[in-house]
Amino acid sequence: MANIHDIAKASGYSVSTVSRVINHRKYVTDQVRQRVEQVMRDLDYVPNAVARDLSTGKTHNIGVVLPHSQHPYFTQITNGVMEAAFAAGYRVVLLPSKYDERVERHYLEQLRQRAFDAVIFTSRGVPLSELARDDAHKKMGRIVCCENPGDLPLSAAFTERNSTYETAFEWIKKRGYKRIGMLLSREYALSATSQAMIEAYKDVFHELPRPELVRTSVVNNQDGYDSAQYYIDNDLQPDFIFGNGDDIVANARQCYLDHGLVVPGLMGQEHQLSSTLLHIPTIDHHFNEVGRRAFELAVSDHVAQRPVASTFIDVDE
Amino acid sequence: MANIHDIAKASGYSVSTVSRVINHRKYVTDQVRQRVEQVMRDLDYVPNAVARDLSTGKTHNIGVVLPHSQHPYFTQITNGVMEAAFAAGYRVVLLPSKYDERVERHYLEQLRQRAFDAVIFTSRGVPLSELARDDAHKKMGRIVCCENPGDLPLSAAFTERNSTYETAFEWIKKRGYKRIGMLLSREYALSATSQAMIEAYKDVFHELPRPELVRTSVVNNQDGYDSAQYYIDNDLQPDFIFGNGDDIVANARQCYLDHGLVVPGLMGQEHQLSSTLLHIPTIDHHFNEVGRRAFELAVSDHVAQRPVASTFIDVDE
DNA sequence: TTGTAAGCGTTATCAG
DNA sequence: CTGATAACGCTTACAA
Repeated sequence: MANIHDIAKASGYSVSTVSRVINHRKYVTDQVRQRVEQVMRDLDYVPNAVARDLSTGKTHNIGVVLPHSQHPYFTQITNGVMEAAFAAGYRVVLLPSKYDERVERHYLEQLRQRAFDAVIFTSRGVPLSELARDDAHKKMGRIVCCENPGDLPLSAAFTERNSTYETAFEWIKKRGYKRIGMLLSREYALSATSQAMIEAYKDVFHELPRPELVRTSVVNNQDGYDSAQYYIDNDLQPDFIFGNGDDIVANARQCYLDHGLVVPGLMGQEHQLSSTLLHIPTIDHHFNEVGRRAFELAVSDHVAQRPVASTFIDVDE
Repeated sequence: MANIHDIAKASGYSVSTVSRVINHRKYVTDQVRQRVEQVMRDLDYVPNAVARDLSTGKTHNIGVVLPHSQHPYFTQITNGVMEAAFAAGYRVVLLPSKYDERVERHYLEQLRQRAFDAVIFTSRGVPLSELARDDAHKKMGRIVCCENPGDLPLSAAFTERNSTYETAFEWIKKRGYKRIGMLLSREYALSATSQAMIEAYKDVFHELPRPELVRTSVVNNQDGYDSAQYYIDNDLQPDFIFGNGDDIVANARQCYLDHGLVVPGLMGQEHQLSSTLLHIPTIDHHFNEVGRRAFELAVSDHVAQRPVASTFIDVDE
């Protein structure tokens, strides 16, 4: 494979001139440019991307850490990042983590090695303080997380859920529901989302949700079905189910239908197709937008926070 | 940021020795290794990944070209590639294309520039012959496609659908269905999948499918619902619907239910949760496995084909 | 076991 | 407008 020196030699010009031609710089006569381009074509030359990256100190790669790849939360954020990255001439590198902290630290290490210009944590196992600390050192590229980092000096793009959750619970309360089943992804202690949901519940109902009606580790559609099965088997009879995804709620509903039971009131999240089809209210967290914002922060020089307001979507009466 | 020379200087050893320590090579005294590692820690040194890539001529990056990111076909293949890549110490770079041939060629160009070690086309707009030609040149990394390339010298991992489709249509025929609605992603001319479905239909029924019952451009759940709506609005009354995805078929079913009409026989694809819940037969194309195989080919020196048998999944009677 | 020096292929600085 | 030459940071023959 020909390199820039071969082109210089064959064209009779210097490597600097060839480099200028490659990068469409000014200060090259049209004559010279034509000639050099001709030689590049003749020798079937293409510049080496890695050498450029080394020389410029940029890779144009953005790593996206993904605990898993099924939940719409992750796919939507990833899509948002990808769209913004594509538009800006950057690439997205997938970094599966399964919440394994050693793997996450491995990616931080790769960031320090300049394998990427930045890393976006869609979620994480390592403490936020650790991410903030490493970023502060500035020996590595930028780190962006997708949750509210509070006072930590850490870039973040995330949905502002609290007020929307309150709106949602007001909606539920107004309609007289009392026994609210809640389907959560992760435990209260581990998840900012779960915390936000439960805090909003407390603010609206002035009490804690009934522990027996709160299901955690509800991640996929089957879990949604199983949650309903659990309510039925244990005769818990929630009169309303607020789930962490439209499809999950839809599958819970299916369970009631399969048993010939009356379906409780329902509310989903994510604004998937099923909420529209079933005419149930939902919450759109605009994760796509979160992804776009996360990318902007990833390529920005400043540490900043970008909250994205989520939207409560009522049913058409 | 310290580099390998700084470490050499500070430790009193040469860069080659430092390099040996970094790469855990033999032929370094434990004493020396200890000392060098101490200095690396002291100076907070990490080797530069890009410099290594340039020196070794490998990036450990595998590009995956994705026309779009919603359909389970693409997400499953991508997941398969990602799992295999992770296990082998490679990274997956997302390359969105929207079937735009200029964008696809841009990625081929980046491959030639050695931005990736290989590129996997989950689907493509450019002719296969073009991919085969470029790969043959060997001036670039490997190219892998995810469909049967026939006689072309091109690496490929793909599902062997034909015999499974025949099994599926035999199943349908045996149960006496006559008016078969088919939901396809892309037109016959453009899609190997659509062709395989229709060929299998011909082989089993000894006639072409009724054109008015064949719907194309059915990609998402809403399209599934709309297809049923189309059948209803035009009074076409298929007695069976064979769709290109379980969820899509489930949404078609929902349309019939919403209209209070009797639901035709149903068969899905992809083996998603909905087929299990609705007790309808489906086909598992094992796209995850296709992704894994595609990765293996991407890092292999040889051009090879890896067909993956798809599976017809009957309902539990 | 350790060191020297030549790559790897660009970009960037500074003269001319 | 063009050209030397020094980075960029590491790997790897080849010597010693």
